[in-house]
Amino acid sequence: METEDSMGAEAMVTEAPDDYDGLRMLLLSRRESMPKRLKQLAAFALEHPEDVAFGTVAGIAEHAGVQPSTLVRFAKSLGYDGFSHLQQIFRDRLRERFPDYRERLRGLRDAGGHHVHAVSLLEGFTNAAAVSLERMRASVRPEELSRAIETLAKADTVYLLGARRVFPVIAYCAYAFGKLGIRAILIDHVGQLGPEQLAIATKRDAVLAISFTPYAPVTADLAAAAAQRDVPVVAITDSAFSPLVTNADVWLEVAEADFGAFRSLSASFALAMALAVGTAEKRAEG
Amino acid sequence: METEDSMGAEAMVTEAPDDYDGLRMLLLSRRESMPKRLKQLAAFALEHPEDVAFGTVAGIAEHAGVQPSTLVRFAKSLGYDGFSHLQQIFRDRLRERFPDYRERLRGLRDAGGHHVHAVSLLEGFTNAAAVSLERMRASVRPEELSRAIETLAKADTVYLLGARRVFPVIAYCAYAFGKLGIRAILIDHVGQLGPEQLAIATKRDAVLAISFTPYAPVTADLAAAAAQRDVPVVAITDSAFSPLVTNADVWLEVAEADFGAFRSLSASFALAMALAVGTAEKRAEG
DNA sequence: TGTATATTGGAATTTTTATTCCATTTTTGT
DNA sequence: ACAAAAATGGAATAAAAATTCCAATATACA
Repeated sequence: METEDSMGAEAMVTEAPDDYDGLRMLLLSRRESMPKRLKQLAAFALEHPEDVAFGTVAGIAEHAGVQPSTLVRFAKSLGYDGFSHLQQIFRDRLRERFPDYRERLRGLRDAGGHHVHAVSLLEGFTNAAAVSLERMRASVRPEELSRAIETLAKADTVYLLGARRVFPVIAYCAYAFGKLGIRAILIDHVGQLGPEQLAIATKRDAVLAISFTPYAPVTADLAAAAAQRDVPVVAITDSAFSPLVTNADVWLEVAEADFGAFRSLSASFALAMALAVGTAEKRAEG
Repeated sequence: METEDSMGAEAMVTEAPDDYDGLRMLLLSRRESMPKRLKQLAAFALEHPEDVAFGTVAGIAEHAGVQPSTLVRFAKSLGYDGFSHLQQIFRDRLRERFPDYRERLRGLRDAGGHHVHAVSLLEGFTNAAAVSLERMRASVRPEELSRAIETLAKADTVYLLGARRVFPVIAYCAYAFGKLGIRAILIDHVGQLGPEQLAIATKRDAVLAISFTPYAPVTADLAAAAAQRDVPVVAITDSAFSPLVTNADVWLEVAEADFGAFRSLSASFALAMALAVGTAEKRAEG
């Protein structure tokens, strides 16, 4: 029989939590003292619990960028018999979780917590986002989407135009286009230099403009100026009455839902990302 | 090579649904015409889908009161390669609770449109967003959310910190806080002036920092510098191993789902908005 | 800087799990 | 009730997966 001494590095302590929360806690507390690969695995496990629940040792190892044996070591270092034992914890968690979120709220309220309000705000925004996504799903016209992608794919450089509320979306486009190797310029209008930033656009480029009510005048103005010079304009906006529509070669409608005074941006983001990736793929295929 | 004749009883039809709903339907429609043991299994599978998702052939067989081989036969009679293939359907269902978009896609494809690909990209991103939202719903800890709001509400000025991928979120925070009458400063790090922009923060202010893998070093560095000077730090990040966690007074975890190479930001946005509005309300009430 | 110790990668091995095959039983059609 | 076909049980086999082990590498410590 094995003595404690003989167990060496794989030795474990008395822990080995039998539920996910406990495991999570343990991982958190050990985080600092873990060696590189084990820490890497811990991070992976907490980020992708579902992959751990369903995957095989080999699959997970590849995904997480470690060796299969590391998974077993990881499990043992936490006090489990082996990987399979650890995996059980992740599976159990998935089994039991389908408590409706209404349930959650009610539970909180009953417990008399004063955190209810914070959570209900979050639920509100979450819900607005989900509604927006669902709406877009139903309303986007496939051929317009294709045309928008074609327009962007033909462009030499894409100029990104969006202000105020939708600036985040256009800023993200700058990130995504860059990642995808598509030349894109974010018109941030610093120092009111928007017109100058856009001045170099030619008809071989394209403008991607976003604007929702209340339409920021800069966006419409700059888009109009570009269109004037025959630069193709792709617009994302929230109604046919938007000032962008007049100057756009293709336009896509997105109606975001709101909660309180704030509108979601989820659908716009999803659409922007689809445009970006679609453009990259179209270019790749010729 | 096997001929159709030789396949005998194990022969299959052209079906083999690739999602749970389709499978369910198939099972229901076949119910009458199935032999005893297979019917028994069909009933068991619909009653205990989770057992089927997680169990082994031997385990499930025992549970359902049949032989292991019957499970394989069952799967094949439905058109799958074997039990493992069938089990995949049950696992997928548990992974993401939004398998319906596949359905939509299939519909489009059947209709023969050549805009399918564009739409499927959009569906992919939409789906990732919805999954992210749903996950956050299940994982956010109410008391942490409350604490984050309290911290921000006590602050004189909120400094907003976020780079690269998450810059859009923090940019939106700047917009929202401003609208709500909360003094907030966006650390945009123009000209590498981040440290100077943050230098004026005191312990009576607060930092709201966001960072996801791969963590942009600036964000962690600036947050650490602030924490050093006792400025309270509220962090939004994607794992307990984030460098932000060490320096944060309160941190909230958000695990965004991805599609292709891009991660959603929907959950982060919803959370940021809840923080902003929650902060404003907390201030209003006292 | 050199040595002891801990960590890691990867192939070899063992264990578990799915699948196949065939003899036996049950059902179906006449 | 009989023959033919289908279904079933269960052992044998094949495939896949987890685990172990050891050499190579990295890290910590003196």
